[in-house]
Amino acid sequence: MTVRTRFAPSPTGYLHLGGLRTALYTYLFAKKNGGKFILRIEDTDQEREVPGAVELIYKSLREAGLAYDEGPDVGGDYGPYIQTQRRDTYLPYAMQLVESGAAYPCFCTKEELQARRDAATARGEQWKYDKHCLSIPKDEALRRMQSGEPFVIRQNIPLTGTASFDDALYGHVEAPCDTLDDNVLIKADGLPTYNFANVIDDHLMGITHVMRGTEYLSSAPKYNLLYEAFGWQPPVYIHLSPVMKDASRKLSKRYGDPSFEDLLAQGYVRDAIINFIALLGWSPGDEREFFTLQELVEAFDLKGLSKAPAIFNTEKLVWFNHEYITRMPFEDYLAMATPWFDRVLAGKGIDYRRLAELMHTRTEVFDRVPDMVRFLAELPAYGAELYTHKKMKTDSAVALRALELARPALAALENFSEEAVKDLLMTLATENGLKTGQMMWPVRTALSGQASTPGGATEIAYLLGREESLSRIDKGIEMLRG
RNA sequence: GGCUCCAUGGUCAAGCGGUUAAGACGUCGCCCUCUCAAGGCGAAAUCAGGGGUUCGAUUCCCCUUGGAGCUACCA
Repeated sequence: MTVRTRFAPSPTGYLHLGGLRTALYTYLFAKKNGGKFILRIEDTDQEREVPGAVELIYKSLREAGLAYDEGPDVGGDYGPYIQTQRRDTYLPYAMQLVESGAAYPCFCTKEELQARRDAATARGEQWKYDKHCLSIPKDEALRRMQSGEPFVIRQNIPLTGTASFDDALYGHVEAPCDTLDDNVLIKADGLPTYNFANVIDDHLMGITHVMRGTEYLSSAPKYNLLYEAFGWQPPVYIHLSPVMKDASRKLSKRYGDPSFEDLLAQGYVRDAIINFIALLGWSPGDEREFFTLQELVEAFDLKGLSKAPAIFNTEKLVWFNHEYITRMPFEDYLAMATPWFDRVLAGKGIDYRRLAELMHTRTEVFDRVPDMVRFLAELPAYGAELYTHKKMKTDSAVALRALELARPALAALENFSEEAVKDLLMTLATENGLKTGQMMWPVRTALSGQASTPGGATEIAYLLGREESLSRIDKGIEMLRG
């Protein structure tokens, strides 16, 4: 039996990180087992559908590198892969259940139900559909359906006994039937609910393993009742614990939590996100932590899945991102960093190649780059206290002396190269009884106006060029004299 | 409220009856150093609580507590 898995998102917005992780695990499991990974769009709730969301899902999956073997935009033998395009396939199956008694038509309106529900909660009682329409004789019900009266079809859950299913991760899960409601299978608009569509489509599409969030864990026993009523073999279920923002909140856009697209836009690299997400709720069992997608495919094993929710920790993502950036070839880094340099340095004539060399190991997330290099475009306002640094053994007096020595020497320097500047400053320091830091700290401070910079005095002097460097040193001397 | 599920440091986690309870991020020291990074070395920090079972529980069972999910003509 070839393994077939599916990722089945609803087109209600961007692909959030929990969804991305589900897609990733689903993909990994299929590929690990030489199977097929399928994309199915679950758009049966027309009201919640967000325009463009389907395209966004395609885009995100493509960017994540999770290529699906079958899906709406790639085709396949089990299509269509969008549920609204399959709308006619569901009712006959539902009628089959009505015939066997596992389901029944219901003519109660939403308003009536809401009123009864409200009344029940007002009395402090539990509301559950009372099988009111189950008592309607079948021929009468059929007549009313054919006459055009609005109806839904409900699952007829037994009043006694238990319903259960087996999960590859959570084991045997069972629930008392009397706590289960007669869910709607087919809505008044003719479309199926998730409760029905997932069963029909998973079966029709030959899905062998269903991986999805734990929000379906407690309703899975009901789905199994459906499989039994049809006489179908249920798939292997693997429910996945959620990705959390903190101990009690799920990751969600509503609270400003980033989507996959957001992270990419912020300057996180794709492979770092995937690597990090993979390890959020899954462990390879050994101490490896760097994985390419292909390595994940090889290492993936259901045994490593965690049953407890995992908190999305940005610190670690940042670390992964920094590692991936540091390890990427320099030319790739330069290409990726250039647009970020441009945001603040465009037209300034800065040597991007040299700047990129300095920034390569210092870049954690690309969106932090502009702030790190902005001082090259314009000298920030700073105070004289910056010249005092205990460890460097400098204070205003030492700094002034260092700058006054450096200024004419730099002005007279023949070739204003980084190496030449360095040699000059070093010898200038020793000749005048200054420690290296006592020369370098003041110069770097004057050039940058910052306590820390990517690169030291000599690198910055080179990037700035002679004219700008001298001008900034003059400002420093002026400040220290004043 | 009912039902279902979960529980090892701040975070991700290994462990699957006997261990000095791995490792990583983060944090804090020290080294290196023209700042900051990077790099090297080191440190602190975890089995939610209570009962069992057992010669022996982080590990198995029960309860409590805490958290999550479901309880829609949403998925």
